[in-house]
Formats: sequence, C-alpha cells, structure tokens
Amino acid sequence: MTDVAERAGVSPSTVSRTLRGLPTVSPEVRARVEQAARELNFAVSRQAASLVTGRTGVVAVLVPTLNSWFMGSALSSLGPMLRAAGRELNVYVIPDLAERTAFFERLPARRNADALLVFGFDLTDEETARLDDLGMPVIYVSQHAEGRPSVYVDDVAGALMATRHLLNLGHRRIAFAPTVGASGFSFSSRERLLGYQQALTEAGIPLDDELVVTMAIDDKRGLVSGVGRLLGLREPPTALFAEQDELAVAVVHTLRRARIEVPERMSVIGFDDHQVAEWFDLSTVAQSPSDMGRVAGELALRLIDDSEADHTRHVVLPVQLIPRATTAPVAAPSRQLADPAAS
Amino acid sequence: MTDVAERAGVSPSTVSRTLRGLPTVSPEVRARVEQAARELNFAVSRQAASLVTGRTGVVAVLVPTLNSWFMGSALSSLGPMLRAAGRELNVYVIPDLAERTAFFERLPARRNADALLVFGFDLTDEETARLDDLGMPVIYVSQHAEGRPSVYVDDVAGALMATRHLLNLGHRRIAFAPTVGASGFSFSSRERLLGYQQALTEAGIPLDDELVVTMAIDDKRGLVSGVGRLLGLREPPTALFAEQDELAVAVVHTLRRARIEVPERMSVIGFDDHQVAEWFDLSTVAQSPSDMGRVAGELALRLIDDSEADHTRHVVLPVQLIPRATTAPVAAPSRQLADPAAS
DNA sequence: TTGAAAGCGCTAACAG
DNA sequence: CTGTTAGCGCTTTCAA
Repeated sequence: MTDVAERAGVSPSTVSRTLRGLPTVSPEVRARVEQAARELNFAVSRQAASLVTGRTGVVAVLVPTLNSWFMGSALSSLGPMLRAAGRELNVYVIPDLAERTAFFERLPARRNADALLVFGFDLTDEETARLDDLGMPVIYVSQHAEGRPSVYVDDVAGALMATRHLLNLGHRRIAFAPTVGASGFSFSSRERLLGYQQALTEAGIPLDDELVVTMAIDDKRGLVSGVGRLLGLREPPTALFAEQDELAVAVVHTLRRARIEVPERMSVIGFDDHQVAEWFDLSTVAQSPSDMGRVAGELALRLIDDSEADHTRHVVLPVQLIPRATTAPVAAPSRQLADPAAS
Repeated sequence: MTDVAERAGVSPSTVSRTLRGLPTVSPEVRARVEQAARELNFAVSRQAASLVTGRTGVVAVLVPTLNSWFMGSALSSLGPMLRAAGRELNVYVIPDLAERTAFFERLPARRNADALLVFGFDLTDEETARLDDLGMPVIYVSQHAEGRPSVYVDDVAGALMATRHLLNLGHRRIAFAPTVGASGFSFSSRERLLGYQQALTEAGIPLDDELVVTMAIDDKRGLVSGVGRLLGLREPPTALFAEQDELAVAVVHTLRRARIEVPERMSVIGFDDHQVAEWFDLSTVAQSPSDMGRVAGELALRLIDDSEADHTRHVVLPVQLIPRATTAPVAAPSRQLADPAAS
C-alpha cells in the first residue's frame, strides 16, 4: 500500500480511503490512486485489514457434503451473493463423525469468519451450545433451531400439498417413503411425515404404519424389498409419496422394472423439484435451495452488520406443487380392490 | 494470546511456540499453556499470523458452479483433505460472464490465498496470463494447461474403452453425443470425441459426421429431435456413446419413451460413473472426481510448501470401463440392415 | 528453553 | 479533504 501511496504521491491513509470507497477523497486524487493501484496490481490484504477492523470479511458455511443437489444449488447462489457484497465464502465440509468431532472441538472458524451458516446438520444440544459461544452470528439453514436464526422451507405445507394432490385424484391407500442415509435432513423428513399424516387425517383416512416404508436411495435391494412389501399388503397402496425426488425416481424405476406401470397402477410424487424430476416427468413439490442460500446469506450479512438485529428471526420459504406425469387418477380395478375394505 | 500467556505465566512468544507445536518448549510449560488456551477457548487468529508469516493458510478454488456431480464430489474430498492439513477452503463460484469478468479484473484471491485451483474453466490466454502473475501457485483441474500444473483424467483412453466396448459387441454404426451447456468441460468433450474417433479408425470404420449429434441434458425437445435424427438416418446407429452419464440417462429415457428398447435395439454407454448410472444400470466409463479433488489438493500443498517443486507437472488420472445393462451385442435385424452397406 | 522487542500491512482516530 | 500517529495480534529475530 505504501508503494501505491508513493506512486500516487499521497499518504497511505488516502490510499486506504480511496480503495475502501470512502467519499472523503477528491476525484482527482481518487483517480490517481486507482490508476497507481491498477498499475501495481495491488489488492488490499484482507488479513491486515481485518486485524484492525476486527472483521474478517468471510462468511463460513458448515455442510455435511457438497455432493448433493441441495447443497450444490444452495451454495451456487450463496457464493455469488456474498461475492457481490465483497465477502469471501469459506467452506467446512464435515462428511463423517471424526471430522465433526474435530470441528466442534477446535472450532476453526473462531476468529476466522464473521458468521457461520450451518446447513442441515442435526446438532446435539452440546454442539449447539458450542456454536452459541463462537463469538459470531450462527444461522441454521434447512432446519428450525429454537431461539436462533434459521431458514427452512415449509415442509409440512409441502407434504400436505403432495398428499392432498393424491387424495384429489381419488387415492385412498397412500404410502409414504422416508429415506435414510441422506445426511442431515432428518428435520425435513419428520416434518414431511407430519404433513402426510395431517392430510390423511383431514380426509378421514386412518393412519396405517404399514404404508410407511423407509428406503435408501442407493440400496437397490432395499428398494425392491420395500416396494415388494407395499405391493404385498392385503390392501396395497395405489399411490406413493417419496420424501425426496431422488428416491421417487428410484422407486419409479423399481416399479417399472417390476412391470408395475406408473402412473397407471401406481402414482408417485416426490419432493424437491430436483433436476431429475423434470427429466423423468415426476410430479413433485418444488422447493428452491438457491433461494434458501441467498436468503440465508442476506440474513447473515444483516446479523453481521447490525448487532441489534433480531437474532431469533426465522425465515420460512414457500413450496409449490408441480403435477407432472407420474400421478394420475386412481385406476378403476385398484379402486374396486380397495373399496370393500374401505367401507 | 496475551491472556493465555498471563494465565499460563509465560510470555506470548512461548504461547506462540507451543500452539504451533515447535519442539523448543518444555513439556511442563507446554501442558500449562495448552490448558490455559483450552480454558479461554483460545484460537489463533489466522489473520494476525498470516500478516507476519506471509501465508494465509487458505487454498482457494474457482468453480463455474457447485451444482454438479463433478464439482460436488471433487470438493467434498478436497475440503476434508485441506482441513486435515490445517488449511481453509475458500470458494469462488463464477456462474456467469459478468462474475467472471469481475473476478479476473479484481482477482480477489490475490494475497488472500496461498494457492488457487481452477476447476474446468475454458480460459482465454488473457485470463491465463492474469493468473500467471497472481503471485501464487495456480493448479488447473479437469483440464490440461500447457506448461502449468494440471490434473485431469484420461478422457481419450476412456472414450477409447467405451467405443471399443461397443465395437466388441459387434456394433459398427456407433453414434457419439457431445453435450453443450455443461459449463466448463469442453476440454473433456473434445478429448472424448478424439478417443471415439480413434477407436473407430482403429477398427477400420470410416467416420461419419451424421453420427455425431450434440444435445443438451435439460432440453427435452432437443433430445427428441436429436434421437429422431439418428434414427432417421439411412443407416441408423445401433449404439450410442454419450459424453456424460447424465446425458446418457436422458437419452435412454427418450429412447424408451419412443418404444426403442435399450439395449435390445440401441446400446447406450455414458462416461463418469455418476450416481445415476448405478440406479439406471447404465454402462459407463468411471472417473473419480473425488480422487481428482484430493490429488489436486495434494499438488497445491506441495507447490505451496516447496517452491522448488516442478511447476509444470501434470497428473493424469485413470478411468475404468463399467459394463452394465444398457449395452448388449448388436441385434440380428439391425445387423442385417447395416451389413450390405458396410461391406 | 524462554523473554524482549520489532514489525508485518493496514485502519482509525486526530489534527491540520 | 489529507497526513500523522498509534496499534490491531501475531511471529521472529536476538539475547539471555
């Protein structure tokens, strides 16, 4: 910075003021400084600046993985949003328990970021407490955290929409497929089950535990046996609501391999509006992870800049039903099979 | 740090030495310092440290998006790898031209990282030149950069494998489907086309431009018309090699909708061994983005720590053929159709 | 093996 | 509007 100052014939302070865009610099001086900086390829050292301002200029995120549609979309919008605000994005990927323990033990983000966004982890009370005294705003994304800022979608409403859509098509035996192994979304999973149950109850349909079958997306045998279990019921379902699109697609695939036509013999609806949903004409409930990333980033910036801001504010994002080709009115034959028992 | 020093009854220098694990600290003192640090929840400020060491402790990556299988997998392994080495991961997401221009103009990574990994961008010479005088090692990932450190997979070999696999199954009319719009993989795209052509030439089969049809993964109409064009040829192909698994899956889907059985009437093979490949029993050529991330990270650390290291070293990662259920021997009827012209 | 002192590059008062 | 001065929290000589 001294170099730039010399070259422009001003003091370092003036260079600093110019480069930070402060208004208290005359246009001519500003021009000279900016040119000098450009010629010298000068960029302010965030390190040195943050030493005196106490601000690092970085926002950190804690994610279980980056290898998922949700995280990818969320961070792909969060990144540019932060960049536009002149902040850097620091990512902590915590794929397993060992890394997780290490992270919470050392809290490497301490003093190295201005805020932390925690994506879709199911934290223990102890972990949450650790984060509470991290000395920076912590925003919980894709989960509800009591008394702390959080951003998530309206999972219950989405599940209600999906289930009502199936009910409106005449389905009465509707299965729900939660998924395991999808790191860090048990909050959504629970909420979606709740919405499913609520819709059935509204319609006066008793809940049946046999219709709730957990499956893992990448466990082909589990899928086959799960689908088999449903079809083998005395009153098999005519429709299925999968917790996630990826699972829904896998189920559709499994059904079609077993020569069960979708949607003719079984309607299937997912949740997410994942990219694959469009390719496969899957009916689904859309959520927008990129909105989530952006909104979470905005919230973070607000909490950084304004310590008076409400630190218990929750943002709940909307969802939207997207009917496509995997849901259809219940077929007559199935209807007749189900009818005698239903009445 | 002064606080820790006081509490432990030593000087700040000693605290610094202890916390950096230098051997010149007596065990008793070390124990006292470590306890004091723990009690005070103390973490060294990277900012202040880097001011004097000249090292930031962060590795930056430049990516076109995070919303892709490749980037997600690569960064999911790079992140923990860097963390284990005590480094932070800084991500610059550059989804469009405006952000790209801004990035290369301001080069915000300058002085704020110790190395930069550039993932799958097709850079102009000018951009590359800008990076050359960024003042830190720049590693090109998923592309070959002449005279600069780079890490990529053996796309040509992979395409050779895929095409030979089809040839071995008796196919003679083999289409290739490159994809557009997949940000930043034109290097791989070109290489895979090369491998495809090479395999055909080896087998004495003349190249036919009509068999190369570009399609976009998310353009359903384009897929339908592309597939239609191939099937409408005087000698339609009996097999198709798609540049990427995602495209391959979309093509399989399009074919099956048109009542063209896969693999009975058309074999399809992809490239990547993307997660969807397994779900859909897609034959493919496996590459490992997570290996790529790890290897690139290791290379970065080596270049940071050892300025003597070879800065023109290329790492080429292997690929592997994974035959599954979408490729089969050429069917007799198609063979007969093709034969008269082939001989 | 430890401590004292200097200084990394910047920003924030304050004075002019 | 601009310059001077002090000091942010750490590491690194150098001396003890």
